[in-house]
Amino acid sequence: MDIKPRQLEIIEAAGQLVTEDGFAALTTKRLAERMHFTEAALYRHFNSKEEILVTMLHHLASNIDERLTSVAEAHPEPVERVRAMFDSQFDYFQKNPQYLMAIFATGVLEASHAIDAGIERIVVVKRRHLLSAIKDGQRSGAFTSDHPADTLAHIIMGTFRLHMLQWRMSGRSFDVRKKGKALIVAALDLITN
Amino acid sequence: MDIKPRQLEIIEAAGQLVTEDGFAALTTKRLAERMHFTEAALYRHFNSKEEILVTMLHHLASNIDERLTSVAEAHPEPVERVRAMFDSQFDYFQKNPQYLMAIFATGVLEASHAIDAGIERIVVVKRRHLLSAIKDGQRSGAFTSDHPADTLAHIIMGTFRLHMLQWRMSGRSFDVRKKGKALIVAALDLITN
DNA sequence: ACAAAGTAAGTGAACACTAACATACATTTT
DNA sequence: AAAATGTATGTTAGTGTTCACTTACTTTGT
Repeated sequence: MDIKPRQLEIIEAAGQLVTEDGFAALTTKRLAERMHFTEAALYRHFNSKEEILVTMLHHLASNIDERLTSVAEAHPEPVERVRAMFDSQFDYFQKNPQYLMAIFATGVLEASHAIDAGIERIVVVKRRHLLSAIKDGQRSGAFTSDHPADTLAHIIMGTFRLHMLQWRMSGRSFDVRKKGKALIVAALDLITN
Repeated sequence: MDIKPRQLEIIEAAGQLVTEDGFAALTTKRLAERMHFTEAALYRHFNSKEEILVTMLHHLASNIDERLTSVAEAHPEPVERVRAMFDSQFDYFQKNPQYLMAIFATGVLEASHAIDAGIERIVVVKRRHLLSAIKDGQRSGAFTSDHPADTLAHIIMGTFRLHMLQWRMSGRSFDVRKKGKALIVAALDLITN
């Protein structure tokens, strides 16, 4: 599934609308306005509104997977790897805040099964990378083995997600990277031997 | 702001619809159907759809505040108090899953300022109780003082929220209380001296 | 008799989406 | 070199459906 340049522009505009004003703000009318063309032109690039969202989520999942894979390769040491993974995430969302919606869309939306599946896929990708790093860290003795890797991963992910939520709710008014790094360092400190 | 019995029935039905099928499923038509009366009858009890949601959030915030206050009074010891607070939360949402929406609504909705404010109020109430318990625990030496109370509260809240999200996404297919207790115990263990 | 709580039948606005047609530009045919 | 054709990408002007909400009237219980 390759995404054409014009499609990417539309996807980014759609993400902007959702991130700025909520999901209800993503209408074909407003999306067309933001693209400076008519509603009908949208349908030259996508078959439906749903397809726009599904394509966005697919694009985002692939992007995150690639990025986390390359970060993992660059940082063999588990504690440092987790730190670098989240740093990469903060950096990405700072530069592409329009994709923040994908983090929070879960749980309330249920607009369609395809959209739910797209959101789920992003969660799964992230958990896979994090869990792998934590298991490595437990084997090497860097992380505590007092609790299952699942549990540690859950605590770290929960910390990350709440941080992103607070950033979004504050109108992205603080330095997500700086504050996020501090939080992840604190959480890592708690689970480090 | 007192809520009449019939209003409470409507609020609960509205919460059910959102929790079952997402926010888009909350329409006046479907809500009236669930109440076994017509759309017009809704407007005998509320002035608008927004008012239904705002009243629900207000009700929920008051409820949570009362409950956490009484739990806090019953458990003077900080570690045990935090444990009991979350146990009370798990119990409540197990019995009233229709209010799960209020946990996840944040961040994507932005349907109106009044609704956002209602959601924010719930978050604030919870944080106030948790932060107070953690500060007590730091003073008594039960919790680590290696990190600020804010940070510890953030990690616990994030863990809780992600747990509730997973419960909801799984279709509430596991015992939220049992698994939740285990998670909170693990998180508390990490921040305990 | 009166107020509370219901109904039937609608309102205009907003929604996602479509049909028919226009333009720009690259490629192919003559 | 000029004309014809094809394809991508737009426009205008709609479609039917669903939305939250309203008006006028009716029933029910005290």
